[in-house]
Amino acid sequence: MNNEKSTYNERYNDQFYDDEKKEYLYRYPHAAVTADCVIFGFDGKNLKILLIERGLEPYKGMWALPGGFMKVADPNGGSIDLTIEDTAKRELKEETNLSGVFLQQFKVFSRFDRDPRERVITVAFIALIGPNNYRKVVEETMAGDDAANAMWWNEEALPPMAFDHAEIIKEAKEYLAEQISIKPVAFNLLDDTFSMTELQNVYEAITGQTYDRRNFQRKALQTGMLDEVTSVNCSMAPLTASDDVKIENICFSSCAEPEEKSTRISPRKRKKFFSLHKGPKNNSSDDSEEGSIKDIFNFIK
Amino acid sequence: MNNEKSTYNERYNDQFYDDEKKEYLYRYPHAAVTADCVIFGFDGKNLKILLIERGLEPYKGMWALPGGFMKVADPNGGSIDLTIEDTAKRELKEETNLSGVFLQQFKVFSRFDRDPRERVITVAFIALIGPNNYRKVVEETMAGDDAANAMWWNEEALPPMAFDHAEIIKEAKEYLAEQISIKPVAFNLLDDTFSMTELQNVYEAITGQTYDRRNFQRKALQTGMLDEVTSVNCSMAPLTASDDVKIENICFSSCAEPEEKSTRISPRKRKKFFSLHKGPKNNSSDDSEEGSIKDIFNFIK
DNA sequence: CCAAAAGTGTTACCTTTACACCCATGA
DNA sequence: TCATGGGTGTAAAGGTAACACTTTTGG
Repeated sequence: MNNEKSTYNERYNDQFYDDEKKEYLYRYPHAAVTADCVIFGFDGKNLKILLIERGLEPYKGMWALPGGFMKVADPNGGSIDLTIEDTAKRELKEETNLSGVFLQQFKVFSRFDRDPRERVITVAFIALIGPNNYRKVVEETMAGDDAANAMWWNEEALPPMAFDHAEIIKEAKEYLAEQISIKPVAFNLLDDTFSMTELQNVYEAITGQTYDRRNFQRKALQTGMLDEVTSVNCSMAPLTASDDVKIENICFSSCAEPEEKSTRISPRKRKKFFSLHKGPKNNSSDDSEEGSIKDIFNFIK
Repeated sequence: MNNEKSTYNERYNDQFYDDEKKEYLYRYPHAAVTADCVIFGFDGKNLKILLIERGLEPYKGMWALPGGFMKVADPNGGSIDLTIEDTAKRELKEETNLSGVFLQQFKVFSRFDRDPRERVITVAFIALIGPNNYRKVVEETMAGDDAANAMWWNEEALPPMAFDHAEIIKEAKEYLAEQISIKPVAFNLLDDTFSMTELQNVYEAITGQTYDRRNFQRKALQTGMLDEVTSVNCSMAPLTASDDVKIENICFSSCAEPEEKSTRISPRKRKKFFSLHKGPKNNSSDDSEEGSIKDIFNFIK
């Protein structure tokens, strides 16, 4: 790394690495940067938030958001985070073993005294996880050695939180409620295939309102974003948190022709399932934020 | 400042100040943190963006967003930024001499190579400025010695930008368009008193749509957020960018009684002006983000 | 067999859209 | 006096909200 002091800007200085001391030197103080994730999980009925029990001071024993420091640079060739999104993805993966999850930054929290150690600013993210992955996380955290240092909490009854994490969660919920009313973000809290009731439960859990079942369904279908899916040989029970059955690949789905009335085939009426409509290959040179859905979805009022 | 190495967390270290070298030491590399402001101004007709011509490398001579480094800490007792919002406010004040302006962070830009000097992440803000303040800034930047290193640009025809600032502006416009459709943010681009046409111009400039004059007015009034204002002795011309007349305190306004038809008083019809309705003392223990308006305003579709 | 969930359609009301005429102002 | 901007109302079309009965499913 460059070791000669350039002065592009009076207020500004490159970083230097002191090989002897193994320390990084700056002429001006620098804040540490972290990413914290408010991970929302949906069990089919209720919204949950994943929290970590802190094993170290400060706030040892209290609960906190999954998060960690941005890997800024490393003269020794270690891996770095190319963006703060990388930091968030890494932390999410560490705690849930999931990738390809909807992840979105929503606000920077930067109060000077928010961390007692040094100046730390954090970029707060929301992550959204559907029922299948929700259950996977439950199983894995149960199985782990250091049992239950990660845990899903009911979003309405959280424990006392470390740092300013209670405030971050409050704003995350507000952000989610805002986004869900203008974008089709809700589908990230569902599996590929879902019932109308599940979709409605997501909306009701997040907005705190209740909707008429029939009006909700009509409006959801009007958006044209849903495909009906005919489930074969499947009596899938409504998902409950206590279900410890592994449900994998027991629902084989195929798109029904819009014109073809499913009543012709089925001897009895079945519970309907839906999937998100795949638009006409929307490869619009985006950064491909994996798993995210960005079309406009001005839903319900 | 504490000079003994505490190890709350294996991955983490306090900062140390080396008195001899006048440098700050960290065991892990730290990014610099900046705030950049996309300052939108409205001249009564069109949206403008305030840019700064860079006098220093890198990108010397190119145009950039007003912005600067967060003052993180100072063992010598210098002033610090308590939050990143403070940083943004300071930069805004430096460039416009304005305070009490609507200011809102909307995204962190953190690509590892976005600054050629060292790792810098920036918290991007939007700021919104009404016609009166817009003109004040025009006058002051004209008058300044280092003439025209700050300049309003038409938002549709910007010059080549330094760093990743073109991308930041693009996202700022998208954010503004989103916000204006769900919150009463538009009023921050107007003066205390404004005509319906001005309000409509703001919406049309930001959304890129056009609206029927009469339907727009009905919907704006339906929100109940507007008070009609009777302007006295005032033939205020529509504001144009070329106006170099100082318009200050020539419009004395008072709230009209909702029941009292203004036709009784006025001998001739006058152009109507409006102001934002003052709700019933909404002192809800907020941080009083000066000048911001946060009620819901689900406007126009 | 019963209770709870889910499938379906109609009507009254409200909102939105589209559109035309008149008056005021200033060139 | 002419062109432009701005004030105002109405009617048709479309969307929303409220509501009940039947079938299916699971215990």
